[in-house]
Amino acid sequence: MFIEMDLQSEVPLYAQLVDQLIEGIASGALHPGDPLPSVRSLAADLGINLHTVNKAYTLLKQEGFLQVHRKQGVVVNAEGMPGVTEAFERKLDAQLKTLAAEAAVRGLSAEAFAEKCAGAYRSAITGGGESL
Amino acid sequence: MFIEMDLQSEVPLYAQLVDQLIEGIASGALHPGDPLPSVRSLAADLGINLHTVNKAYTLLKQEGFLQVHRKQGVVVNAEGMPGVTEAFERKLDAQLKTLAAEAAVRGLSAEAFAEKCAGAYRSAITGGGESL
Amino acid sequence: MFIEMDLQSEVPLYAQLVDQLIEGIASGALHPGDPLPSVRSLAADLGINLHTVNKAYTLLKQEGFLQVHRKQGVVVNAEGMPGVTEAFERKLDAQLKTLAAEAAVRGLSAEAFAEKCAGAYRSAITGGGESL
Amino acid sequence: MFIEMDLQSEVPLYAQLVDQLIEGIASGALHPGDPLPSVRSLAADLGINLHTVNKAYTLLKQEGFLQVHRKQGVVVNAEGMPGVTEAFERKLDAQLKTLAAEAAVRGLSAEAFAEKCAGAYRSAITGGGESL
DNA sequence: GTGGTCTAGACCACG
DNA sequence: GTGGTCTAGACCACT
Repeated sequence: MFIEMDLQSEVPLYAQLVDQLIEGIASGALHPGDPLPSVRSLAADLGINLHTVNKAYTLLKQEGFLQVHRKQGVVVNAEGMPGVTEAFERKLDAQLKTLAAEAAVRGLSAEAFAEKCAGAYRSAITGGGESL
Repeated sequence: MFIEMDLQSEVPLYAQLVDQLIEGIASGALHPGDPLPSVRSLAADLGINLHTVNKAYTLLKQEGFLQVHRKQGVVVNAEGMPGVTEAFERKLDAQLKTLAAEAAVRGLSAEAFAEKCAGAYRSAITGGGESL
Repeated sequence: MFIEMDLQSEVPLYAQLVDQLIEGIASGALHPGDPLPSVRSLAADLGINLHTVNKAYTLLKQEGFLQVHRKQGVVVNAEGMPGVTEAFERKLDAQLKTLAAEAAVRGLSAEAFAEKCAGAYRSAITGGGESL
Repeated sequence: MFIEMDLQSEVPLYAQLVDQLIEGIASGALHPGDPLPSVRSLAADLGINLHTVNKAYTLLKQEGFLQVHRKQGVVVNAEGMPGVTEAFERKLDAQLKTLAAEAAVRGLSAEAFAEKCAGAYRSAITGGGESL
């Protein structure tokens, strides 16, 4: 399994799991229709509580990334991913602005910042950690 | 003052304050050496608790954005801003990767994402909300 | 057969089956005395478990919508449908109130809600999906 | 408090709470901006676990009915209620169709059904139990 | 004291 | 065995 939890991180475990599952879909490691591990087995694998996994799955279901299939359990939404919602756009803009401001203050040029962003996108869709 | 608190946001008040002060520096609204309002007066202006303002100032001092001046109180660090630290780079990479992954999954192209990023940087250094 | 199961729905399969059989009777696709497929064949047709079909049939028999005929197996109750029981009235009132409250809060007018309801009734007795 | 839990009901406790809070808003017992009891106190009042209350609040926050205000705790969304979303329309249509079909089969006329619906709406916006 | 998070253990409906 | 629900008790960040 390509998922790793950082117990020291200030990011909640369920949020880490949400992020990594989305990265898994972005990188092509998970395709629409693919089944995910059951909450119990994934919790056991990761060494965390099943409710924590459940919370991550529930959030992703509500956002439309996952579905509960009555026979196959939890699967990646087979009808495709949710589009760019207004809420996501707001979140993206707000976080990018905050990051960009700190980057600018610290002396990172517009070009360097743009390259960081491009690298992050490339890294996300290839699943690699390189070019970061 | 150009600072506004969003009491409904999920971002803690002290973090909002930190972000907005950094954005103020990035946009040129605040220059190195500029004095900041006292903890008391800013807290009163924003209608928030003393402790909250204090926590934001303390964090910014630790990071090197602010310093304590004998007579002027808290000022923007006159000796310049901290550079790109390893910790900042890690934070930037991690957050960008997470954002890029969700953007990609939602169907935002690499070009559209890059344009968002460039717009955020532009917006940060001009202080405008435009082109976001 | 006009029945379709939605494996992604949050409604249990047996409940979906119950609902669709009642809708079949309402629309006139099934008449009193009409034979239903055997548990085995229907389960095979729908690709679901025997137990699931059995549970739906059992519930409908208990409510009086179906009966067991010596030679034809399970048939739509030839002696007519059950009337408006107290239990049904309670269920109807409770669910309508909940739906109406959310509709009202979301800004749906009394007239628009009434039209929705009338459309649903029309749709139910004609078997169409129109005007919904 | 006007909220009552039915421990015998097949409807989950958190869902009962969600429904009753929406009914409270519909009836005018709760206005936009009004503060709600803390999860702890409401749980104590209702004799249920605070996580159950928390789940209801969280759902209502995600739907846009409630907000977390950093000073006042949980409040009814002061910027107004969410509108008629596609998801709500689907839910409404599906549930109304199922109810209408059973009502029709049981011999309830279109007029009687319409009157039930109108009564439910009236009851929801007045907060009364009458005319149901 | 507030909401948010995590863990733990249990029961149930479903298939 | 699956997800869903409920309870219980604990810690933490925030204000």
